[in-house]
Amino acid sequence: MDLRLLGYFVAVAEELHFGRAAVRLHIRQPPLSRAIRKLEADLGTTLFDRTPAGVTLTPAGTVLLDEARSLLAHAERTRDRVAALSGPATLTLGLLGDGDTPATHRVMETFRRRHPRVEIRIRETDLTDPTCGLAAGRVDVALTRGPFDETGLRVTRLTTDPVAALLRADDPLAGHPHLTLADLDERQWFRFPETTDAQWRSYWNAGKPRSGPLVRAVTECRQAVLWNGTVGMTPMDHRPGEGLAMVPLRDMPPSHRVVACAKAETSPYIRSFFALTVAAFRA
Amino acid sequence: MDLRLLGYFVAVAEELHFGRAAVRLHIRQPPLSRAIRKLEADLGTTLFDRTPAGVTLTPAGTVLLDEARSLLAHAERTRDRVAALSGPATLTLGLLGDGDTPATHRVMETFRRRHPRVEIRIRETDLTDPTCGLAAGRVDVALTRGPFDETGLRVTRLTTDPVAALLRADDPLAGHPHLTLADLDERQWFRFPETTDAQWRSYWNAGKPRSGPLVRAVTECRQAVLWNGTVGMTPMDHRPGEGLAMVPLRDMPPSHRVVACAKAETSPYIRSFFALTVAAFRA
DNA sequence: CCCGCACGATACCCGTGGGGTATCGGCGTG
DNA sequence: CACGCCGATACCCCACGGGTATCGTGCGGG
Repeated sequence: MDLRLLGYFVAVAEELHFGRAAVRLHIRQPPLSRAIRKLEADLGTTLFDRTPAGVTLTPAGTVLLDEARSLLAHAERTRDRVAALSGPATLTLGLLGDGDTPATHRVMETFRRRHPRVEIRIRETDLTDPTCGLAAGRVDVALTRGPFDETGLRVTRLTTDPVAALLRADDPLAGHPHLTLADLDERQWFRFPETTDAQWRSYWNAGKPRSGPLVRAVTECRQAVLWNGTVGMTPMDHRPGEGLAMVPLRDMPPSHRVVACAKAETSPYIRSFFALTVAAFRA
Repeated sequence: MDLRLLGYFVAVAEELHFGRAAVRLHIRQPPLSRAIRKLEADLGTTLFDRTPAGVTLTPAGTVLLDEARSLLAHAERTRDRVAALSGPATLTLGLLGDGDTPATHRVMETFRRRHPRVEIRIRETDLTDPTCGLAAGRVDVALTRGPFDETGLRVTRLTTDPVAALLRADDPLAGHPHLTLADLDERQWFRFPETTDAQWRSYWNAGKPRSGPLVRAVTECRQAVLWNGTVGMTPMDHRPGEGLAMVPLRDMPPSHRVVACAKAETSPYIRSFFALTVAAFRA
């Protein structure tokens, strides 16, 4: 017997309407119908009478509703009791500054609900360390962007974003459907801070060192373009700000948002966070 | 939280050895390791200390062992209570006489364990009705063989068996790797009973009516060949008996063992039996 | 002392199942 | 009688659970 199916059953039993129950469960009606039928086959009893007038509980269904509620509560208690044992803990999360996306919020929300006793400490980093302190052991898990040296790390790609040139909206090149690096060769580029990671440096400098103004955070890019008249690269995972334009760069390989932790990581919290993050970005 | 994982956990906790627990659970060790790790991530706690000396429970694991046992028992009680409500029931199963295979036994064994309160009535039929009384509504579900008229029925193929000529072992044709219907044209064929189903009749008579001795059951085929010197067709899903030989017929399309029930069937028992059968034959 | 062995972890592959979208069917209603 | 509501069905696709092969490590024996 599957607790998930029991949860579905309770929803339908309370709504007495497959469509509404499906909405409550954030799934569609057909899978819900199948799930209930599967539960019925598993138990060997019909749980609902589907009359045209509406859905009603059979006697067996009425009994199961009670039992299911108590069983689900029992499971919840079990989870809480075991989780309580592990005592308070903290998880230090490294963000690359632009990690403040809706998906990131969803992950942290889900994680807090799953592990309420774990305190999440967030450490936002400037652009000098693509691993956000993970390589140095200063954070447990990092939500960041590639590419960087992955030796000793467990890294999973979350998204694949094309890379665009960041221009003023009134730039003559802003109207083009796409550009190449050569198109921007004469421009002054804003410059990312020095880093020890060769892959990162080479990728984001597009192969050659730049000499423009230094940007230490993602927001500074915007200022550099708007006020200093420079250009630069940015992953296309957000809207350009007011007065700015993003034009895809044909000859840049796409950039990946990734989640990373130490390869030898054993803490279940951190593994859990890792898994939840991967799941959240898939949905 | 997944009850399946809890069951795995209890097994490991009792054996304190992943390999042995895996044997007990009829799965292999690697999936079990992963399952436990997943449970640990889900709960946010390590449940076992894996020291080289052996596996021991952590404090959290000790608590969970208690809780898990009680939760699993609770689930079992729930299943029983709901199943008890539906009262005694019978499921009438039609068999085509040769339905007595190991796979058939497995299905009925699993079904009995799943639904102990359901009495299975078996109705073996002679060869006059390929649906074993299903079309006539005299059985709930049939384990039989195609082809037959499927209108109004839900039919699922279980196996695909080549069809062979059934000969005496000392027949001159018995040594051939395969035969055609034409090779047997001069022989006297044993004859199946008359049936109303045109598809069935045409298939098993290989297109033309026969005039040999009548066989009403599968076992009679053996006698007809051994003692009457006739030949006939049989699906290659069993060993030929002592003194007999089976030679594949090149120009007969294969025969399918199938499970069937009424298309409009609503009884969860019967749906469950149907599903279990399909699953059992896949494994 | 180092090789072999025991045992849990990891890597990788494949099939099933659970989720999705599109559509049906059957019954009430205007 | 046409339409609409609602659960069921058909079909697709990817994630996950389970499989085999292999690794890494710590311990014991020759």
